[in-house]
Amino acid sequence: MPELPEVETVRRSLVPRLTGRVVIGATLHRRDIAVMPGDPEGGFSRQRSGVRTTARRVRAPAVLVRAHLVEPRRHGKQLALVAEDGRAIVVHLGMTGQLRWAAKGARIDPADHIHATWRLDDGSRLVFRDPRRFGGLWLLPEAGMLEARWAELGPDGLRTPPAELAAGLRARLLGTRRAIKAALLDQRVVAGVGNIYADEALHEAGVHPQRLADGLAGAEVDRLAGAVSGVLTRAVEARGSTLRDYADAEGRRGEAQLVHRVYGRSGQACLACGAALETAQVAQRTTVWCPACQPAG
DNA sequence: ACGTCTTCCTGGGCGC
DNA sequence: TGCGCCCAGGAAGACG
Repeated sequence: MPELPEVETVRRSLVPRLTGRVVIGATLHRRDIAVMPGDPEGGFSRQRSGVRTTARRVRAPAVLVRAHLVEPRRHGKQLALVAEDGRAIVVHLGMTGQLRWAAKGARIDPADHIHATWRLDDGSRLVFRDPRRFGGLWLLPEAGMLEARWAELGPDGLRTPPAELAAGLRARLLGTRRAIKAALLDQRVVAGVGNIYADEALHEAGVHPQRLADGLAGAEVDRLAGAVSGVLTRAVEARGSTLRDYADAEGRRGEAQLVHRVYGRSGQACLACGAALETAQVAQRTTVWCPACQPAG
């Protein structure tokens, strides 16, 4: 379940493999995994179109073909393969998406949920694999489109200094009566937080997940911003959380799951106070918290 | 306009 | 052991 730390770890593992390379070809094995601006059949619109495209091989739009790649970029959970002229492909990993790098001559089985393949000038390949297909590719054929897309997201949870993150949170939580956890999961509020790190940050900040967002005191928002920042930073240092599938572009697993304090620990003792952790659905997500450290209301 | 719910998808785990 | 059910969750769009 790639959230910001997992996506950042993938990005870092791609830097030495992609930077300075030239894309010499690309194949979309599934048409419906990619979307271009103004394309009514692609991307998530497939969910409503009722159209079932089978796994026929279709030439990808030549968005990055012949492009010279610069360092891949990231905002929140979105990763971008970027050309030096500003064209880009945004990769969203969804739940089970992976970007994997394959050395020259390495075997790739397209039947193994491989939806896109890029061939590079050194003979290596980059593949997008996603069994559950919650992820997708956004093809951005003009410079500036990436920045426009990312302008719709909130501040990046890792890069933004905690004080600035706190200021942004205060502004974006004001006047919204959603549960604070629902707000944290909203990528327009802060980009990069998903279900795991939302629970971890709320626990670290001592804030109950069902508190109303606009009911938090200023000091609580400050603690929350610091907790988001700290939780994400430490998870990146541990190379992300591997619960089942997640791996970086080289196939390496992460170790942040070893330091989760609440996620996946329902009924177990709080590591801070020993109380039994509680669980409920909040914002349609399984949520775990400590009733003593995170008092309601 | 805002908040909540449904929907998309597959594979692993569990109970009977 | 085998089958069927349930669950994991990011985010768009429908719904109230």
